[in-house]
Amino acid sequence: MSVKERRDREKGEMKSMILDSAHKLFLDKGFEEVSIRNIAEAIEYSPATIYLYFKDKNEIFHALHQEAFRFYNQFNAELLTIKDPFDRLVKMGEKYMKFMEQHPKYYNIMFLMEAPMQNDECIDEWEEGAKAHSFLEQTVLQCMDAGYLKRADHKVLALTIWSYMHGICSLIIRNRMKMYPEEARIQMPQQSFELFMSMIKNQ
Amino acid sequence: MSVKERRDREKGEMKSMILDSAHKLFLDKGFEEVSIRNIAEAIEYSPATIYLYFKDKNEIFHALHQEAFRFYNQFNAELLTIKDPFDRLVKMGEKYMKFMEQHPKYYNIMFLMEAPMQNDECIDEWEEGAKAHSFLEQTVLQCMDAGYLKRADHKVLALTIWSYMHGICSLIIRNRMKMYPEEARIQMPQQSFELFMSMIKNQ
DNA sequence: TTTTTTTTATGAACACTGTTTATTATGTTT
DNA sequence: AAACATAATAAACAGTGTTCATAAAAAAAA
Repeated sequence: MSVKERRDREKGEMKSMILDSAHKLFLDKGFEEVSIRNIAEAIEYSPATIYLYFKDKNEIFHALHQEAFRFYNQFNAELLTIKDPFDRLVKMGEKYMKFMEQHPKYYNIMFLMEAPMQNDECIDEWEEGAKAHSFLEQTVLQCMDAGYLKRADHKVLALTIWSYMHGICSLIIRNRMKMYPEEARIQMPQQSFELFMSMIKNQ
Repeated sequence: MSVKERRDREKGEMKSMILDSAHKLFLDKGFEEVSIRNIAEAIEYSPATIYLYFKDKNEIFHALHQEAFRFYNQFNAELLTIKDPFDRLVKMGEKYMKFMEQHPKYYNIMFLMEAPMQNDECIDEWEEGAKAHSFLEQTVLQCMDAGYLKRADHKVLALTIWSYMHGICSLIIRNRMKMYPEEARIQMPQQSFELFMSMIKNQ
């Protein structure tokens, strides 16, 4: 049985070798700009070999999608230390925007690209994403309990907050703020964020 | 001078012939799936000819982007007849979501695709988009004046509302609601919309 | 009207893309 | 050592956006 075990291990090593290369290339070229041939060249294998480990390019996208969420949760680790739920909620929003600004390629694959989410099977592999989301839901619930937020379905409010954050971030990342003068494109989202936070707050 | 005039007219006709074909193909295949060769075939010209009328594929994207905004403004024409500004605002949000549901390919090119917004020159050609946006801003201002909304910078609030609407729409269109069970993916956004509207409302 | 010039159209090529398949090389088991 | 199983690849398929030298058509000049 040890042969099969080694085989499996080697298979796994090869998979993560491909993924590592894909990941590196992806981060400085953007995903659509990385080709199977690029990845193959980087690991010094033929393009066809990649198809022995991944069904197609989307399966690689999908693996990187999961990795991006792991990275995101790591990026947000410090939030866990914030005791006050409303402080945490505000900081969460700020970090969400910072993440988008500092890691636009991750943001892109996580929320904007259509490729990695075409498959139907990927519900079960959504784990890390679900973790991040339920952390938001829990924080919202705690904010309600502490009287910071108006009473409402906490899951619905969490979705509302996420929607808002994602909306402003993707308008920025996708250059859809051209109706504002140059300077305003940075100021307006900040003012908007403050307004939004004040609106959801109790009183 | 009449020769040059005809020439210009013919050039314009050719351009809109290309655009019409591109548009038709685009609506039933999605943009990235339409190739220059497809368009060329449809108008019975060679692919190279297209490059005599458009610099590259992105310039075609950009023209269609403008067309999509014209269509959007037309789609929303009935809003102009709504006297009460808050009724209008609510209806505006509802129509925004309906537009996304009924015309996802338009929505995609208007707000989600990165291609048509890469150029820097396209600020001046943003016209139709700016029209739609200032209509929102005006409606928000009128809502404030009528006491429906809390006092705030109306432009900032308009951006906030748009961000929220765009956020929820693009989460739906990009299949990023997989953490919710199937049924909830339709209900939740609706509840969220109602919650959002109640939150921005005065009292 | 014929020649020259300008404009318009295209075939063919370039350098890519994702993916499949028949073939070869390697490793394992009998 | 022979038989089998697995892994890797070269080559091909069918496409992509884009460029460019060449050919056809139209307009201007002779």
